Amino acid sequence: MGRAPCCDKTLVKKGPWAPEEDAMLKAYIDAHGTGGNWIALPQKIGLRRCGKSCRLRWLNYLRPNIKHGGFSDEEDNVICSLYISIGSRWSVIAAQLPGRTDNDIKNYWNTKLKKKLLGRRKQCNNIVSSSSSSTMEDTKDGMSDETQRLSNSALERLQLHIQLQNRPRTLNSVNGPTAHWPKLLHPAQERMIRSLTESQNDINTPHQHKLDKLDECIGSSGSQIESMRQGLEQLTSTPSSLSGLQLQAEFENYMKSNSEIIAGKGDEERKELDGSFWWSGEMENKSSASISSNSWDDSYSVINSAGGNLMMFHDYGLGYNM
DNA sequence: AACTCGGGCAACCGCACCGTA
DNA sequence: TTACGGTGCGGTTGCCCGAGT
Repeated sequence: MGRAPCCDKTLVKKGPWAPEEDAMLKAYIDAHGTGGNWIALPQKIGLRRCGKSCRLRWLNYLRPNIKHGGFSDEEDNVICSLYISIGSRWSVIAAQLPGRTDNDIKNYWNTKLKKKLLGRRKQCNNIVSSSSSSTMEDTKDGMSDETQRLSNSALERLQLHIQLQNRPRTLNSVNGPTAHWPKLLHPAQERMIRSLTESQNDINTPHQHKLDKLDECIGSSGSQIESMRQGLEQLTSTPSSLSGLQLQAEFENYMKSNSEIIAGKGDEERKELDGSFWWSGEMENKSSASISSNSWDDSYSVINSAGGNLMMFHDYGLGYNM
């Protein structure tokens, strides 16, 4: 049994908002606030709109201090870094960019930033996506759509990360190509770059050997994630009899099956791992608890923050010059 | 000038989560 | 404990507009 709709869809207006509707909504909220009940709000105002629609309109367009378009390079950096770290959690990303909405960032990412960053990576992507004919087979083999979706997301993030690490530094970087990195990158990231460079020379590694190598990596040290990334890069960057999606799935499985290894590490080492590539649960809790998409308090923004976990994240996560 | 196409963006949809009775 | 309503969120859709032909 599905839940009851929040409003009568036949009675509410849909589509673009008229200036009069905007004015009515803004005037009411300015005077009375939302009253903590969006569903009842349109009735109070006399708007023929769904409460959810009112909320969206307010949050994404009418509320004060909203910025539209014109993303700065610094904002690009934040979006990119956070996307790599946490994926498409736009509300969390938006919370780090005062004045920006999750919808705005999502649209910006999907229409511009992703193309800008991954455009040059097309060739590599094709290795993965060229197996589109095998997509159905993958599904039939038991790999769920959800797994595929997650894999694509994870792979995209890894590709993005790898590409950005290999990107030349900005032109005004006078101290050499890695001048910024010691401050901005986690040592594990540096090691990964080196290992990737080496692994890319090894184009003839048989697939099983690559998996074996991945196994070795995972069991060997506290740099499991780094090693798994290395393994993934090997898997996806070299010819193989397996489809790209299968490779991604294998990587995801590795990630899942070894999450316990990571979870079992001591706090210090786990922090090291979390701080390098993956969103620290501690930080996420703090961030989520203190920031919501309808809060534009910038006191916790990455750009403006100093100290604590956010700085740890800043140190290790925001290492890209766009 | 007319048409097509693609990009950008606002808005909608449906699901998950959370608080409360 | 459970059902229900409100809210938040991410994915998707569809419209608008400008560029290209």
